[in-house]
Amino acid sequence: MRSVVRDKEATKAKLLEAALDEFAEHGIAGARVDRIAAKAGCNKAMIYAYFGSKEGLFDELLKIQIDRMIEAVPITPDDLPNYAGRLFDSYVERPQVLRLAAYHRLENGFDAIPKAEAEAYQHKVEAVAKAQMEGKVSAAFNASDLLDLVVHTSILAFSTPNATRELVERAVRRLIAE
Amino acid sequence: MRSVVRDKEATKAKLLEAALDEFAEHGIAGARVDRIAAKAGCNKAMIYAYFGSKEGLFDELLKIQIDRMIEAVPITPDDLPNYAGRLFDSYVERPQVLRLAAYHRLENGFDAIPKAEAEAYQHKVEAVAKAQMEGKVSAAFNASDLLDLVVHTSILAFSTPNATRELVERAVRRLIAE
DNA sequence: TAGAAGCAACTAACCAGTTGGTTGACAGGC
DNA sequence: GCCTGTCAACCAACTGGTTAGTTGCTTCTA
Repeated sequence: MRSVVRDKEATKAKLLEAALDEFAEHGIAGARVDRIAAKAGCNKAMIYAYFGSKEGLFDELLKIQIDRMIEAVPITPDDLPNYAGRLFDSYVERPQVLRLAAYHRLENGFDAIPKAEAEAYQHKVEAVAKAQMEGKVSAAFNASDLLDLVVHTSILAFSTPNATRELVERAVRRLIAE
Repeated sequence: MRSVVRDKEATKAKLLEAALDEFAEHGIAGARVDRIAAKAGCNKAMIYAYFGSKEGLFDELLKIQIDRMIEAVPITPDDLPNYAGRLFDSYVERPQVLRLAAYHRLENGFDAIPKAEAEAYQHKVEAVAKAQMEGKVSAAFNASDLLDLVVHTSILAFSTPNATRELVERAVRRLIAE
């Protein structure tokens, strides 16, 4: 039988949910473990029991969120404008993930990219390269450059409050025009 | 007149230089006023005498850096690929400015954009619109959308370590292709 | 010599991380 | 059904180091 009051997995989930809001709003350095514990409705010591440290909590949180996004927004190499559009929508729907990743990038650089993300990236480059060889997508850029440009375009909302999905899709359509 | 040791402006300049490195590396929340003072070779109290607070120091620093960049990289509405390329180079040459702006955006959102930046943006939109009316640049996007896309493309190095000036210029060329 | 520039030392608050102990769930003996 | 030993889950209170910001005094220069 499953306990209701004392449930390790439920407590971890509550901490991760609270941490998502806190880290997305204040960054890693600006986040406060006391606020995370209070929002999760449990004691600060639980963070150290389950995640080791503030950084440990952030790392596990980022990994989970990135895995979720990779799964939720699969690449469609023969329809890159749509892929960029779906990425854009997912950032609008869950702005915390983009902010989490941005803070992580700023504070850790490109060297600390999570393994799952690097693997997914490699897989996507190969998918784009395959589509290019099959003539399904422009070969004006090599596969990794093209993927970088498409993904970068999808985070247009990071640069301007006037970004829309439509604008992102039109931009990508021009990138891959023959 | 020829004061060397006790020079208010020189002390402010040293503090601003030290603050640039510190804020760019650690962000606003992660920056430490003690480190800034130590690096500037003066006492922490000087920060409060000349800038009021840690945030006051950051705000003045950001304003100066943005003004400098606006002046150093003027827009050329009839050669947007080159404009994006020069922006890209300036970010590579002085990576701190981009990091400063990124941290500021993450922590303050779009509402806290410095006045000088907003004015320069408006001026650039008008310059692009004029070039479009004169037929010197594609009217496929409206002026502000186009400017947003060009500027966003120029910060490609924020998304990928593989960004080059050449790639940025080629991408912008495609955005404005007829 | 007045006033501006500069600083060592201080303060009060803050914050990540720890500790020592409590509570609740449950297995198994009776 | 009830007692009880065990252990995982949990937390209030604490610790020690850190941090932004202040003050009162000294030093330099016009």
